[in-house]
Amino acid sequence: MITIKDVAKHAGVSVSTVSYVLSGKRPISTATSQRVRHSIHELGFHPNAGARALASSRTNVLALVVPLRTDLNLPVIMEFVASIVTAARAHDYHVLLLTKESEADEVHRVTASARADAVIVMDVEARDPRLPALRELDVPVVLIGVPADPTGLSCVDLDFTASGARTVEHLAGLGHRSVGLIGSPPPVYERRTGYATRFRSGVTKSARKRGVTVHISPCAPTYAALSENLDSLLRPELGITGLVVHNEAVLADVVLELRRRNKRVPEDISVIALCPDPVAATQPVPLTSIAIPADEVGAIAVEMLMRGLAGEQPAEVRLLAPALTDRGSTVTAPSTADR
Amino acid sequence: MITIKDVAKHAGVSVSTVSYVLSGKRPISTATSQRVRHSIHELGFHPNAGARALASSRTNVLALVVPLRTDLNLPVIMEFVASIVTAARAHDYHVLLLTKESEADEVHRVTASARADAVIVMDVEARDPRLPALRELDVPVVLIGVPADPTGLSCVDLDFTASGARTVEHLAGLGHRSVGLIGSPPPVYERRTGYATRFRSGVTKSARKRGVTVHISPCAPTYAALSENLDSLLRPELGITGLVVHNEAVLADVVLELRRRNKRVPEDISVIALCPDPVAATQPVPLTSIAIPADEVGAIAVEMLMRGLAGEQPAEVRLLAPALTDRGSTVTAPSTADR
DNA sequence: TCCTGGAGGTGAAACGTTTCAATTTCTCGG
DNA sequence: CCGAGAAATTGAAACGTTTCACCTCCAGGA
Repeated sequence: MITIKDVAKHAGVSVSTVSYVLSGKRPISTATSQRVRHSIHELGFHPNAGARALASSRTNVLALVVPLRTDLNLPVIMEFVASIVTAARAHDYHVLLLTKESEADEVHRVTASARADAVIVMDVEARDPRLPALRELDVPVVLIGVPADPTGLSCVDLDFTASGARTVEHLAGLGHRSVGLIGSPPPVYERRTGYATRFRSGVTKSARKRGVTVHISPCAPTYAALSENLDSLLRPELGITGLVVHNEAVLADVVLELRRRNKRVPEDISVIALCPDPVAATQPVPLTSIAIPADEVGAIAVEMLMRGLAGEQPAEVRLLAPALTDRGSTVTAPSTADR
Repeated sequence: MITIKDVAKHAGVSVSTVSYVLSGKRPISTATSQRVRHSIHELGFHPNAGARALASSRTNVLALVVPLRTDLNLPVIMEFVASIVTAARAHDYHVLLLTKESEADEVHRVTASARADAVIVMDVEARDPRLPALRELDVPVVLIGVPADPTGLSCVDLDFTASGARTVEHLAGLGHRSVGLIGSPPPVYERRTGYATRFRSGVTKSARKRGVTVHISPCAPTYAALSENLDSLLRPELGITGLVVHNEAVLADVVLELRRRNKRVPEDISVIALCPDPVAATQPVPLTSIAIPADEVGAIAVEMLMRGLAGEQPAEVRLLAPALTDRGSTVTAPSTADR
């Protein structure tokens, strides 16, 4: 194995000089610097991560707690993970994968043994039992999602309340007076995973303000459940002309089922979804949607951690403003006469 | 921070004794051992991972290369990842997440800098460009999936050839004489990702042997593509009475579409799938299927690595025999008269 | 009785970096 | 041409483990 000593010898400088060339923490003359870099390259030197961690008490690793329950919204999770890994790499950080299922103190062990410098936790619930333990950690922590009481913790997420409001405003602006919300599965509301509830409250609040009637219908992630939901939402007496879908698992089926029932999108019914852009764009009918900006969230989470590691970043809750993309699945509401 | 020295002092023994208690590499009297353990617990000692790695040249970390392309079969990937993390934890190993997208030499950097002791690579293609680099690594490597030329590399995967054959034999055994295969998306065959091709060849070979006609129809992961596929497969002149589905993205839609076309499963047409058990079981009609045994594959992969790290495990290709679960979606073929 | 060998324990030398403090080498104003 | 300070470089002390080599006991075979 080839060490920093070998490099120093090869370049005719001291070990510390090589170290400073690598870290840039001290000015080094360009001549020396080039000679050293050349030697590094020539010898194929890779600094030993363990030794580095020991000497500098920095591992350049961040721990990522991922919910690996398969029932969950995989594509979104994957996007988050991908964006986090990418953002981390951009800061020369690696990602250690922890699963939510491992015992609660796994995160503690990982930081206590100096395996990671910081922690990102995905899929936090409103009153997540891990919260107290996370507050105890002496490393920076960023949550993706916002718990009921975020004091002392940094969080980043889409602003679901604003997103809910935005969907209704969009439809109201097009003249829709009665809309349906196909929501997350009931257990998600019960777990009070925060985001589902917040989205819903954004929807209802905005509906009240705009004088729109809204029919809320949580929906299990199965074809049968969806079918029932639509049965009930499409009863003519409700006069629903617009549909808000916050349930990725059944999103594809919604479009299929509407078609099956001879409801054309958007001529007969407008549909707007909350989901990642790629998903909205690849539906049989491209859907107007509010994006779940996984990339941005991941990048921001990493950014916050880096600031936390550097100077002192006070705990902060960052809510991202919703961005609506019109893909033509929402149009002016059919006039009452048409119905 | 609390170190092994503190523990030693607290327990009234030497540092090396504490280390031996922890590692069990030397006999220690139960009295001493208990005293030390007690001190460890009392002080909340967690050995510093970096120092450990440096002294022992073991990181207790394995690198996992995951394809994070969202187009891919997410649930399966997630299951693999979950099972690998679990298996790794059982061996006191942690998992460092690398994405396939990062440059090819990322794996090399990670091992060269002693960040990981071993590597698992998921989603290897038949002639994967990373293969030569992987062979060069001086750490144990296990591939999930089997490339065209696996010499020098350990691999583990479901036996797709046998699986393909098994589906046909199952249907043939029930009297079906003409079956359709809804295959992976065309690009998957073109990339020659191995498994798709092997499954198909298992199907055709077995079909020939059993005198069954098989109509192969690769299918893009969209509703439209599936619809066309079924249009063509269900032409009455083909007389297809059984369907093999090796395409998870459209699996749900297959069942829906058959229903829409008034083909009952299994009365009018038998359906058998290749997919993870949970997926097969949660379809509108539970499907007879051959499982993709993610758990087992993950556990075996980790097992192989551990043996590689310990003594010398020669490179080995492990193909798992297919397990078929009958969930009632396949029945005796309707007699010719019925059609 | 002596010797052998294993069990139980210890001190100190690695392991490969970073970084502090000290030293040498420059640059430039007076 | 000197001296002061800045710039560049260096030596050596950490960092917290593991593990080798050594030491002391004590049991039991000859």
